[in-house]
Amino acid sequence: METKPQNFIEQIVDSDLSKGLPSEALRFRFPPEPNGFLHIGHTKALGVNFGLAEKYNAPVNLRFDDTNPTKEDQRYVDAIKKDISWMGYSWHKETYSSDCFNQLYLWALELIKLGRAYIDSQDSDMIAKQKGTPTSSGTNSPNRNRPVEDSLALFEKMKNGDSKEGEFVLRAKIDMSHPNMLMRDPIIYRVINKPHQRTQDKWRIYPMYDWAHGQCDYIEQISHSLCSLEFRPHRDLYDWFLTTIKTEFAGTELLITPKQREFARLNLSYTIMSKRKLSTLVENNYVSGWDDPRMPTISGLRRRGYTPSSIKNFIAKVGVAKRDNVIDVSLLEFCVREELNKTSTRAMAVLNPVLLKITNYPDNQEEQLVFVDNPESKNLNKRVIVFNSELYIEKEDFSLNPQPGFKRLSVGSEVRLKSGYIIKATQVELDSLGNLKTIYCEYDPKSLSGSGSIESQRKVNTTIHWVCKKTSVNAEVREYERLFTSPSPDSDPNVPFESFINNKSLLTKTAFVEPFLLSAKPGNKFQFQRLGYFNTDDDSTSTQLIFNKTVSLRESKLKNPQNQNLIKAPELKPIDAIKKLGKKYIKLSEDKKKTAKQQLLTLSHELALSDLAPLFLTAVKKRGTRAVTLICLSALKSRGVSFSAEAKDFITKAAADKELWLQDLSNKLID
RNA sequence: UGGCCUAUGGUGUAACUGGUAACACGUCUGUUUUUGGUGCAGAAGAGUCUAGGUUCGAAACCUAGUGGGCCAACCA
Repeated sequence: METKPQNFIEQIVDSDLSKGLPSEALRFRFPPEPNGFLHIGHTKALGVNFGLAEKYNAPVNLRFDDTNPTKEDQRYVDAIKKDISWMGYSWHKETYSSDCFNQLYLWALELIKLGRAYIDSQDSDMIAKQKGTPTSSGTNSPNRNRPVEDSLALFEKMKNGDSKEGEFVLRAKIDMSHPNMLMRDPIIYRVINKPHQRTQDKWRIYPMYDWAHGQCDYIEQISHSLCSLEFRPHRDLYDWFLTTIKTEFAGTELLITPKQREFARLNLSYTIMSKRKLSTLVENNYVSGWDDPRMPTISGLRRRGYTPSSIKNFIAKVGVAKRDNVIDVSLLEFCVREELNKTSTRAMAVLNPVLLKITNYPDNQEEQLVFVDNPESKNLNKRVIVFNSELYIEKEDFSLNPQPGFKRLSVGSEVRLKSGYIIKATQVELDSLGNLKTIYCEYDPKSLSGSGSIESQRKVNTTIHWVCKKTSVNAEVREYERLFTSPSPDSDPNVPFESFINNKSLLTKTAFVEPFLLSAKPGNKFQFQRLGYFNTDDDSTSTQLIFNKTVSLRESKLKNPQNQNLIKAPELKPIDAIKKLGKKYIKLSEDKKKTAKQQLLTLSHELALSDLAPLFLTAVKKRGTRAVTLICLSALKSRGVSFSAEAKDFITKAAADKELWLQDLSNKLID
C-alpha cells in the first residue's frame, strides 16, 4: 500500500481526473521540430510523455512541429522516428503541424475579421523597437488599426506569394503594454518563399510556433501539453488563442481544451544540449557525425553502447520537477554499468600489450582452458580459451618498481592469470631505449584454476587478464573521454563552447583480443575483463573488428598510486567534533539529552578553549550554530573567560529561543 | 527598473498535502570475490536560502528580502 512518490505532473493529471476529466480523454504528445537529431535531453520529454501514457493507459501522438521550412528536413523526421522506435516507445498517431495549416489559415482569417489581428508592413527592426522592453511598455504599430478589408486583402497577397519575405506579417492584436512581452501583438504568420518538405509549394505563409502549437494540440485533442520551463511565458498566449477560438468562432467547440504545463529540461554535466551547437560539432567535423559515440544524441549513445533500458532507467532516476538542474554524468554511467554488468559477456582484450613468456612451459605445448562467459548470469555458460607459453598482458599490470599497495605483477611477485595459472615474474628484458620488452615468468603447473588442487586455492594478490599471442586477433578499440573539458561548456555566453572541446576525447588503439570476438556483430556488448564495457561498432566486420568503449568499470582510487595520497583519514578538528556532537544532541530524544549534554560539556572542557574562542564568536553570528555556540560559550565560562558584548547579546536572545533546552542553557549563562 | 518560474546533504529527486527530513548517485569503512569490478554490511554528509508572520506545531501556508532561471527571433 505504499504510495509511490508522484511528480508534480502526475499530481496535476490526478487532480484533473478527480475534477471530472474522463480518463479516456487523456492524450499526450511529443512534438520535436525536425531540425536535428534527438538527444539525451529529449529522452526526458519522451520519458515524461510516454511514462504518463503508460501509467494512465493513454495515447501519445508523435507530432513533427514543422512550421519553419528553412530549418527542417525529411532526413531528421526519419532519424527521429528511428530513435524513438529504438528507445522502445510506440506512438499512437504520427502527425505534423503542417496537417493543420489549412485550419490555422481559416482561423487566422476569422481573427482578422474579428478585428483581433492585423497586417503589419513594418520591418522587423521597427517591430522589435515598438515592442518595448521588459521594464517598459511598447507602442502601437501605425498599422494596428488597418481596416479589416485591407488586412484581409494583404493577407491574401501574402498567401498567394505576391509579397516578399519580410514585407508583411500578420499580428494578433492583444496589448502592447502587457507585462508579458509575448502578449505585445505577437506575429502569428510570416512569409517564407521556400518549399516545405511536406506541403511543397502549397503555402507561402507559415504560422509561428505560438499560433500553431496550441491549436494543433486542440485539434488533436491533447489533454496535457507538456513542455520545458522556458515556454512558461508562452502559456498566456497559448490560453489566449484557445479561448478566443473557442468563444468567438462558431462551431469550434471540442471537448478538451488542452493545458500547457512546464517542467525543467535535463542538463548533463560536461555536455551540451542545444541542437544548434550539436549541429556545429557535426558540421565542423569535431565529431564524425550525429551518431558519433561522443555525442549526447540518442544515436550516439546507442553507438557508444547505451541500451534503451539503461537510458530509461536514468530518466526515471533523474525525476521531474520545475527547478533548473545539472545531472552528473556519473548517474548515467551508473545506469549502463548496472545493466551491462548483468548482461554482457566477459572477454579478454589487451589494449597496451607487453609480451609475457612462461619459461617453464614447453614451447610447443598448448592447452585449452575453461572461461565463464558471465559470472553474474544464472546459467554459467562457458567457453574454451587457448593457453600457451607466449601471452600478452597489459603494460599497466606490471611494475618495475612497485609502489606500496601495488597488487599486480612485479619481479618476484605472484599473480593469477584469469582462468589459468598462478605465475611469478622472474626477470624482464628491456629494449635499447629502456622500455619494457618482455616479461619472463614461471608458472605453477598445479595451480590451474578450477582444478581443485591445494595449489589452485592459494591466495594471490590479484588476477590479471591476458590473451594468447598465437591465437589472438587484432581489433581497433576506441576509447572516449569527455567531449568537453568544462562541466558546463555553454554556460558562459562570452566564451564559445568550442573552446572547451577536449582534443583528446578519442583514443584509438590496436588491441589483441580473444578470437571468439571475430563473430561479434554490431551492437554486441562485452565486458573486457577489468577494463570496462565495450560495444561492437556499426562499422565492425569480421575482418576489421571495431569496439567502442561504453564506460570503464568503476575504479578504486587505490589502483592508481598517484591517487593514494588523496586518501587520508580526515582529522576531526575540535570545532567539528563539537558541532557533530551538538547535532546529535539535538536529534536525541528528551530522556537521552542529559547524558549527551554531559558528554558535550566534557568534550568542550578537554579542548584548548582559548584557541577556539574566536571561532565560537564568529559562530555567534551564524544561524544554525546556535546550539553549538551556546554550549561552547558555557564551556568558555567554566574556564573563566569573560564574554564580549556581542556574545552577551547572543546569550540574551537565545534565552528567548523556542527550544526549551536552549532557554535553559542561556539562562544559566546569564546567571 | 516589469512579469513569470524557482530555492531541501556534493548531485538529483522525495516527504502520505502542517507533526523537525527519505531514496538514488557520488564519497568513505569493513567484508566476500579468480575482475582493484560485482555482491553484502555499514558510515559520514542537510536544522530544508534569509527575516518576519500564521499555528500547540512549518521544508510545506502568508509577506518581504536575497540568490538562480526565463521573457524584448518574421526560431521552436
